[in-house]
Amino acid sequence: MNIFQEIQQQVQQAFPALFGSEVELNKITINETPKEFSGDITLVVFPLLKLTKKNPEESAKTIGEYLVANNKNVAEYNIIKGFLNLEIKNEYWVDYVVNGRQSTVDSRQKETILIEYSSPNTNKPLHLGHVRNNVLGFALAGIYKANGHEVIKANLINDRGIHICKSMLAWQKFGNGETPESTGLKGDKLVGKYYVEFDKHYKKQIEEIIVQGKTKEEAEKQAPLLLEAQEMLLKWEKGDAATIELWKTMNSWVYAGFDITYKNLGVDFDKFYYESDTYLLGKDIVEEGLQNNVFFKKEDGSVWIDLTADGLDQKIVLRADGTSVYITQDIGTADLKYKDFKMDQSFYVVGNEQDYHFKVLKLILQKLGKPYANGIQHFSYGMVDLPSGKMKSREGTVVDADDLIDDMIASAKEQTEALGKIDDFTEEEKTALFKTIGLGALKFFLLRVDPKKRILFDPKESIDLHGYTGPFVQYTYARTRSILRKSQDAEIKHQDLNAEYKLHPSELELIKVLYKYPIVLADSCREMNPAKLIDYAYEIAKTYNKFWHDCTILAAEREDEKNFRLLLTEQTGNIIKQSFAIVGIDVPERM
RNA sequence: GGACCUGUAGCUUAACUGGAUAGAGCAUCGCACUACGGAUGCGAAGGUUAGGGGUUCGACUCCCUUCAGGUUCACCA
Repeated sequence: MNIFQEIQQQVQQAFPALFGSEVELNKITINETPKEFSGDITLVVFPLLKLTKKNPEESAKTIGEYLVANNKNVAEYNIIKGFLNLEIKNEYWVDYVVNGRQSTVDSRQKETILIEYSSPNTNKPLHLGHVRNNVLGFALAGIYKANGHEVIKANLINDRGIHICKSMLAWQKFGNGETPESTGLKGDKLVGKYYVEFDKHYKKQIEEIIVQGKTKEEAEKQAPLLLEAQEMLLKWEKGDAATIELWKTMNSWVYAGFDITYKNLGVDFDKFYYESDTYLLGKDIVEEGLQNNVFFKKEDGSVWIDLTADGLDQKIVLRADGTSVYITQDIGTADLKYKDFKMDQSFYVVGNEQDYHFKVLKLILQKLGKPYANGIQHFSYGMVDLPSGKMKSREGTVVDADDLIDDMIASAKEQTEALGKIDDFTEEEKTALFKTIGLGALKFFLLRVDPKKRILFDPKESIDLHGYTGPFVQYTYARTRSILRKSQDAEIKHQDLNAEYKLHPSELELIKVLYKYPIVLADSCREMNPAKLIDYAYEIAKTYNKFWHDCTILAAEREDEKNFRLLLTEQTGNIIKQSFAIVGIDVPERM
């Protein structure tokens, strides 16, 4: 319980006695008071007027007087138009700091949640779009964990299919036996190189065929390279030993490459699913759906579902030859996940270009009456676009994940060394620090935007390290650590502090921000939005810096002042560290 | 063509889900420190919230409409 909820409930309980009618809790809107008005908490009375049967002023006055008389923490009130501003007693805030955090949020039931994210294809390296996915997925998992839920992080690796065969075929034809060892290339880069290579030759063949008088569509279907790739896929499906061998080898290169990128990004997984294991799943469920008349069979033998009543189209779920389509696999995998984990909710961190697909998937599972259907949620995020448009691996117009990470670390290094504050660091310490700062800047940059919105990334403009950024918050953390190191007393003397302590405005402002931490944490979970927590971390840093500027800490005039401010400093540092850790950003002791 | 998403200062963005004078950062201009970390703080300027209409005490937020951009509607994944 926190003071906002407390007052809200108190008003609800007193309402019948004050006004002679019941009121719903959500009608009582409680906000922070904007800075330009006096007070800490604001109750908006407009929505209550029909129930109070009085004008705004009188209604507010009645509630205000009731609270001052009956809530020991409310000092006074003022009314401006229909807004009742409540001032909380100094002691309440002081006590909050001195005796540790008390504000909590009455949370909903704890659940088991499976979060699938990352889910790469094994035919090319990761790019900036994947980085956004990984960073978002990891942060979302962290937020749910921090709110007490059980979280399983899953990665469904798309390790088979025609696109994989394209890389394999191109390597076979043009690779001259190259390996990561022989070339010094990272495994995923090497495989990606041949994916591009395939496309190059394929396009050439198409042109040649068009010259012979065929249409573009015909040419695309008839190009020998494509036919060969399709043949290879068939061989793979039949379990042809040589094909499987090549597939295993090249995938192992890719995994070695991914491991490095994942490690640099600091993301991890509890469970891996491989599409080569799951691509045949779902067929039995289609059969089940046919029995229940959820699906129907067309004359050619293909199986469909009619979703026109739900405003969507007809959707095929099984080809005439009995083979699966994408959604068949997803149905099967959803079922497998439930068998494995019996989760209450299942999130898919997947780009918004698949909005329609997931709408269909959920609807199908609902119509099949699956117990997990309602718990399925597509965590849909916007694409990362370049000024030139969409990133396309085949055309090489991508911002490579590893390159980007290297660039970020390099610019962190440059800026940090220019300031000359860490000349006594060992090389190892420096390397670690540059990584902390560089990745902090990158992750902050990707997380600060509402996930739903697309991000425009201009490679020519480097990601900022000043202002509303990760390093700004990290810097503030390092400041708090610096002060605490310098404070003579290893321990802060709580006994010097008492509720009579008179707060400086900047202290009060900081306390109110710290106080909100559990509320923000709960909000960012409820709204599934890591940006909330990022924005909050920035708010703490900014508020602390103002406090720092206005209030002398170590050289404070009185002992209780010094101790109180050290305590605030310590708590600020802790909350910055915690909130950043939740979304996967590190903080340095010095920078 | 149908469906969905987006549009806020020059740029990048926020606004507690309908609340007070739309809040930040970058860039621009001007201030502040012989102090504990200047990757700082304070201030100025910058807005018809794409346009129009509606709903009400009150609209960036909800409804209608127009415009602009994007995604999707594959027996690809």
